[in-house]
Amino acid sequence: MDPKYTPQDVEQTVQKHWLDSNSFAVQRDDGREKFYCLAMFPYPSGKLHMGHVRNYTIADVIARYQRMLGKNVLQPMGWDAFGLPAENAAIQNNVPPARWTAENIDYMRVQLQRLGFAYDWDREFATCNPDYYRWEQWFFTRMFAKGLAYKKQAEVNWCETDQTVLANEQVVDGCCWRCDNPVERRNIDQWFFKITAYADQLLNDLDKLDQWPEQVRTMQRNWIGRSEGVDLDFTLADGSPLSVYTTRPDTLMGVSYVAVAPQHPLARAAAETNPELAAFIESQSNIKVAEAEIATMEKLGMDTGTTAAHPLTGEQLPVWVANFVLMSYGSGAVMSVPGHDQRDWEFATKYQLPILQVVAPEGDESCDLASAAFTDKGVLVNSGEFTGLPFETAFNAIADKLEADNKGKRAVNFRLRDWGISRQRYWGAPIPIINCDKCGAVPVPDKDLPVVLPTNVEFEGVGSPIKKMTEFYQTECPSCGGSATRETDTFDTFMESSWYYARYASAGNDKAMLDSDADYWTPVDQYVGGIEHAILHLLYARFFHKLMRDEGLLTSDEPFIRLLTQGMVLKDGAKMSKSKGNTVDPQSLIDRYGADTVRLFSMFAAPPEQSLEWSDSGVEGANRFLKRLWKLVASHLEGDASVVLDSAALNDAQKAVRRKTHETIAKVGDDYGRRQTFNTAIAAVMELCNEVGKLNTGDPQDQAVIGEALHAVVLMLCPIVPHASHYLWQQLGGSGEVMNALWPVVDETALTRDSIDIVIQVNGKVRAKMTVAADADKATIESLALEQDNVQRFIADATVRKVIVVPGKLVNIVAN
RNA sequence: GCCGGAGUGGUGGAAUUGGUAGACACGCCGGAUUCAAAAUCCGGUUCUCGCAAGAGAGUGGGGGUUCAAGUCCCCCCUCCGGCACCA
Repeated sequence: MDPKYTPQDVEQTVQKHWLDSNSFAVQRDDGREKFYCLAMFPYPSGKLHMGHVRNYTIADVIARYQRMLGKNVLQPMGWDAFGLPAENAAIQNNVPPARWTAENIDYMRVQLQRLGFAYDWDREFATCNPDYYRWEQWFFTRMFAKGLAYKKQAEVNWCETDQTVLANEQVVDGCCWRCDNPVERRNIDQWFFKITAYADQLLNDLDKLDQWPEQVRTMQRNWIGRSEGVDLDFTLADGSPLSVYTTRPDTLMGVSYVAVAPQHPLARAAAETNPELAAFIESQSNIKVAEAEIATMEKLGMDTGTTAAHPLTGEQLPVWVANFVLMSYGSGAVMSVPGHDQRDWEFATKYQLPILQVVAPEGDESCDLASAAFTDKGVLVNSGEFTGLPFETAFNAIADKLEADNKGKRAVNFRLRDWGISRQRYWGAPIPIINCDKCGAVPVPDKDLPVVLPTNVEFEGVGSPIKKMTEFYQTECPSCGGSATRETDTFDTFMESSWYYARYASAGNDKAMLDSDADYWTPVDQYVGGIEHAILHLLYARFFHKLMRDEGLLTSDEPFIRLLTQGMVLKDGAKMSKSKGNTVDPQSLIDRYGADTVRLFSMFAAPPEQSLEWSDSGVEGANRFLKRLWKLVASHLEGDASVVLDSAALNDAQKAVRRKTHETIAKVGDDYGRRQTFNTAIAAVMELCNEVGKLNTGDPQDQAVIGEALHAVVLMLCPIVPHASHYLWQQLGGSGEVMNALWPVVDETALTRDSIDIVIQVNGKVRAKMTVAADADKATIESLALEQDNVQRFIADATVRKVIVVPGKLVNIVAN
């Protein structure tokens, strides 16, 4: 064997072999445990970046490891091909989005293959293909029939100059990114999925996801935001109710005003006779449609001049318009309790509205409403008949009273809003609806699906070209046959990514969205993707899975059993992204060092869930390790291959290496399988290699011990550096291909030790170390510890109060 | 602003259940090899004091619990992700 490591030759040969023999294509096999491993599919933006490399390497390591455990492993790959960047590229480079996308896919597919990922390429698809999105359109019409898809007005960012809707990303400092004119909010008709109908399930089923990171479950829980409170009505001058929702009915007697959103009907009505208020409301429309914008802007408000009667006291309270009240949450109106809500307190302080105390702290706690609101739960004061009640009792008493008076009722509320799936953009799947003046919104019949997105378009950049294409939108109503117009909005691209994992299992089926293979392969056993998808994508996919289940397409409740959220790849402290121009091109690294080095480095540099600050140094080190391993194997192969391991005849040094080998097998298996910390797995293999390299006792058994270790090393590294492992396995005379080999078995007898190193502390500080027999009892360890010279020095002038012995680890002597 | 994370040597990180802080690498320093360099190999490398043995300090900052805290609790700071039309 050539001791020189030449990755390009090795990798090319192995990759050709994998592609030619379709090595990773899999079929349903009821005789073996299945394992579905999936990494979030890429948006075909041009070329792979380091985030992709990291993401796909993590998944590939897991897939290959599971394969070594003997499972039937599916790992597919495809393209999340619709989206805004294709339109931007079309404007910039004057190339149609479809062509730009197809070319990117072709380039990136080659890059993925060059990284040696174990994909079943037979199942590949791109979501911009009508064969894919026709089923999404079909599914939408099913949801329409069930009333789970519906139309309502919703706000968008609108640029009057360009006459187009803008994505949040396209609004920079409140202005259009292209023409720099101020953006305004505008209400337009849009389609929604009723995700709120599944809010309870989406929340409760989080408890089943015990193999998801707790942080993701917490984020989803907070996003869904279930709260228990009361819907209650204030009464307007004309006797009509002004409805608000509160989670703190116990503070009801402390309400000093009511605040409504600028878009609230009451605000609009008041503005008709009040030009100043109209101007204020108008001024509040120049804020981008994003919660972060609304939450960080200066809190402003204006009195409408109208009043509303308190539901219990009848007191007339002023009604204000406040820009921080969200029309989309609750009823778009809130009761304000400045004494016990910090935001209300700030608003009241600013506009000199009364601040009343109705809750007092329990116990010794103090509160000063002159400096801040008191927001803890406590005992009611100044609350008439409710004074003296603690929170829980007060909540119920007031809720009961409101219900008895027909002024309100207990209600569960969710922060979660219905999912807006309309986009006023070109590069997406057309929404399969025909608008008829007589029949209203009529779904496109199954026989007319798919509604194909025209790809031969002139792309000017302002507005969607299909909105001007009469040949696209002029049609007949499927219901009455009259002339009608097609919906020209397209689906949110989250639609495609919400069910693709299931389609891989039934890829190529042109008769159905999913078939029984989808139920065989799903749920996905291991899902891997960026932490930035912790809420939206993962929540939508969970929702879609339940929709598909309820449509009878699948039987499981959740799409992803285990989730690994990889951290960002950062450079110069920022997420690597094209828009920031701080990307590192993995291709140059692959060309220089080979795919295995790039894979090894990206797994070694940081644990997968942590963000990884990119640095060019370190890649060299990964490459150096592979070179050393190459030499280690080559020099081993120069020795006598006929020596058979005789574990009973080993000297101490050989025993130590053999113990290390089996300890490492156990650790690396645990790191791959349970912990998913690939960096520590690699470090452990490196340690083993360092010890193997030093073993030289002159005894013939050295050769056998090293041989066993190197076999194990190659097997253990196979998931991470599959090309090098493939070659080294052949050289070592391993049977079959290493990718089909089974994970090495730990020899428990190799793990035994005669003696153990123990640390001795005095008052928690390490003062000595000693070696004791492995079977030494506590008393022996304690007395040996007390005899140590340096321990004596520290306890000579003191009294030993206590001795704590942690078997196998340490002794702590407490003395003073 | 709200929700969720992270912070450990010069750098990336390790310490898995509260039990030796700094594994494994990178970098740097010294040495071998070389005409020389690259590559490779050997040794050293948290900081301070010390020839050494050893001692003191030390995991963003401040407090606390414990025989023992990077790890648990409270407060604070900084950075990162998400906030519903970027994907």
